Amino acid sequence: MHKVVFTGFDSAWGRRNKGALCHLALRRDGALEFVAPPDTCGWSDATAWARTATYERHIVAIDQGLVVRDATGMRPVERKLAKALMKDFKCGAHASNTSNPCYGPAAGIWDFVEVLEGRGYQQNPMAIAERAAGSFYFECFPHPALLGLFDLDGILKYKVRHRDPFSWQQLLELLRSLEVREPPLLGIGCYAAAGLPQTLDNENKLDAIIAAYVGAFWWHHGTDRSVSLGSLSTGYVVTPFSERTKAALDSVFAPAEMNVAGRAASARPATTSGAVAGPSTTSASIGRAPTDPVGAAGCRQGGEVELVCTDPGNLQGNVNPWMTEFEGVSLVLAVLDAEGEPTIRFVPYRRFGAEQKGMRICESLEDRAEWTLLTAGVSNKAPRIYRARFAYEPLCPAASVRGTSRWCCWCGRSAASGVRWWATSKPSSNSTGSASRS
DNA sequence: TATACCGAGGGGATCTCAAA
DNA sequence: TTTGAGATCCCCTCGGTATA
Repeated sequence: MHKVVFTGFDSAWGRRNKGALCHLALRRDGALEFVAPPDTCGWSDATAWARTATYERHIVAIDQGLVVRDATGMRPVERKLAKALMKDFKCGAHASNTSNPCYGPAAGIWDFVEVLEGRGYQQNPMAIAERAAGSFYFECFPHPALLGLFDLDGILKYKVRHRDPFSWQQLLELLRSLEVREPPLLGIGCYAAAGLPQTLDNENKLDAIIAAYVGAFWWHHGTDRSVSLGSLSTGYVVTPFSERTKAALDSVFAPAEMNVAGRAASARPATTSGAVAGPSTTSASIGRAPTDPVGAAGCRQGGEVELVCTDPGNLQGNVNPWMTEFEGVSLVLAVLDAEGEPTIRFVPYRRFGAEQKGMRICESLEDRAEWTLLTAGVSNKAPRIYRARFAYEPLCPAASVRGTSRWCCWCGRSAASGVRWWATSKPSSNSTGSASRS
């Protein structure tokens, strides 16, 4: 068991993108070592990890705002950080507000924070600087951290989207220099090797390493080399500083806005749709209509909706906001204003269905033929709109046993589940058969 | 004073390509 | 042939700064 473990989490903010986790352990000789290679992860992976982490003393540094209260605009700490560092260092901060889905009621960050809180982790940045006993988490930003750690003249444009290979190599070189800094980070040469490809995946992993090191740096040097800026009630950021960045920060932040002791309280914003906020709130449950019935056999019927078709192979939630579930169920549509009122089944993507908010047409030849007919010539720029009714059904057990979302048949659950409104347009002899639609 | 550009980050559309 | 992951491009928000 390691004495202290520092975890960096580059959350990638949204539900769609993947982030990365990195764990560094403090050795008896004061050096840091990697517990495991930095790893790509989504929100569900990160939250699952948070549920099972078993370190005696644990510091989690998160590259995302954790205290976000306002519906619009920047938080005070972001505005002041940009004011202090933009002019000389070209370093700004992304506006965090609850209008952004990254901080909305269904945002993954709240699930993650609620799991940490539930396991006794405290959001108390100064307790880390004072090396208090217990486990803690806090918010950090990589760009101001790099300015402070390496006394840079300006931010490094190492992000993949900048396509700046020079800055990327510069970052790798700086990170490798951590091997001889205080505290030394052993083994960094393996994960920041010269020539490491500049990809989004590697970028996330490096951000996670930076966040983990910021946590270790905060714990090791305390307020001598890092500072907690802002307010525990409106938002704060912990960042290492150089002499130059400290002078710039001092010119904007009042002494009362630095190193404020106490616990910050993250709060999931209330949803307007009546969903209950809390640890069990998931992306699938958010936005479900209050009157949406759930059948005794697991089938859930929806009402009449506008069906927007943009793709001959898939159905997209971004243009069909009534779609709320993308995993673990199939979606059955009855197209009311198409000839013969055809019914069509959609099944989840094998991966990333929730992130992409989409489902694909099932493998039944009949469903494919009907969907192809309905969507002939459509595209995102030329969508076609129908009236339809929908229902969610549990996936066929045979399909789930195989661990895929491959829809194999009408398995009989349909008739038992009470979804009968399409029965007239499907041959009844096939509706309970197992192979006739495969 | 108005405009353009900077930084942070996001998402959607489109394309390519490997795998099934 | 189809699927879906990944890359790329473009445009979005928001506040600060430089320049015309």
